[in-house]
Amino acid sequence: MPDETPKPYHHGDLRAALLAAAEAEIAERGIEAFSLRQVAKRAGVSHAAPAHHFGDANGLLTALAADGFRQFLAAQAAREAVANPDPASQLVAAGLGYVDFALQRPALFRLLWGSQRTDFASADLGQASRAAYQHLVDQVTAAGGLSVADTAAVWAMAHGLADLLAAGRMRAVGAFPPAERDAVIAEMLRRTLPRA
Amino acid sequence: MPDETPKPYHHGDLRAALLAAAEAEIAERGIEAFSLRQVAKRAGVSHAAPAHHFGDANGLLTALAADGFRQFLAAQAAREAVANPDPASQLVAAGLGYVDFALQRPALFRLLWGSQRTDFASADLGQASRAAYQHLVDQVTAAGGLSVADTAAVWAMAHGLADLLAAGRMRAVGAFPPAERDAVIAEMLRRTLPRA
DNA sequence: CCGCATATCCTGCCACTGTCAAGATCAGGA
DNA sequence: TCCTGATCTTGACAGTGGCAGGATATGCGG
Repeated sequence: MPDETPKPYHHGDLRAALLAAAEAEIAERGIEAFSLRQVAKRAGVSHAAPAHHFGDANGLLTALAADGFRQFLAAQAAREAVANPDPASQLVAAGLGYVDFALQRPALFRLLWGSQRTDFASADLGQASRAAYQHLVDQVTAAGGLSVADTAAVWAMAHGLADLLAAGRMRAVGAFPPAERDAVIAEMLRRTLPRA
Repeated sequence: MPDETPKPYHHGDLRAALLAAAEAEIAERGIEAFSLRQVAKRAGVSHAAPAHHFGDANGLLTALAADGFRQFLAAQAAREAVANPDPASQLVAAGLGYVDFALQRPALFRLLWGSQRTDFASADLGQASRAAYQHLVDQVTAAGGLSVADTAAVWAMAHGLADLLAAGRMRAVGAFPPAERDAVIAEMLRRTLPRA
């Protein structure tokens, strides 16, 4: 057995490995216990290796958040793809995707919406987060006849549900089996829209 | 001038002073940059002094969160006191108080709802947080004829608005002058209730 | 194939942090 | 008065983020 290159000096794709390690870390230990050295250890690399790719710890979290926003949008798109094409159904579907993401990756969701260590002035994260917001605006525009308050209402309802469920603080709804939960949430989202 | 006791060995009410210093710290620097030593320094006390009153750093944050939940309830009560006595108006008033608190003390709000460093198994915080939840249940009960989903809907709407506004991510609503903002938010809250 | 500029990663160091142990100081009662 | 307990300080330790400087690999021009 010719010692299968136990530790190559160059990792290959350390950047991606560090992002994956960072997400695993915040999922296991929480964002507030996030440690750059722990991430490096998990990726099997020295404690200063992340600096080259991300600058500092906040840089890593910012990059992770940018990826997170893209996956956040993908979760909404996945729901929209299987929903009725009418604007109201699409808006509700986006809300369900919003909640899906929060339930499936709560730590990442908290990083996106609840952390102060991400730099939204960064080009990458700024663009990714603006794209997420723009998607909401586009949907509301497509729906037609919706005011600023209407937009805010759907958003707030989806966000409130997502945040409370991700934190495990709304067990009355979180305890429902997925199918029923979807129905309940969809009903709440529809309620925020102006009465037809 | 007889040197007005520059540094008495015993502080007098160090516990309260540390809580105030801690809130000031998280307001200025954010929860994720919270430092026990910095809090001690701000209170003019040695770095190990907080340990005696709170055990560890999370203990301090837990105590701060317990106080926070009581003030959170007080903010809702303040709105209810000046609102119409009918159950629906009282529920909307509580929602407005929910948002008030988030806007006036965003850092504390984030500690209550977005931090993982608070110990809800603690007697103090457990009781305080349960009282806040119980208040919601009581109001919904008083309103009568409301389902689990109805309860969740008002809560989620209030929470979503509060969280997004506290984080400064919903400028379209946050930019309104207070009076108009209240009207817009009240309308959104009312919309979550079953149509009369 | 060689040489070298550059990207990538490591080691060593510093200031800072949370926590613990041990000591100093104070308050109040026997 | 003494002394017991509560309160606060000092000093130490491991762990952390960030920086400086060094080591190693990669790819390109010759």
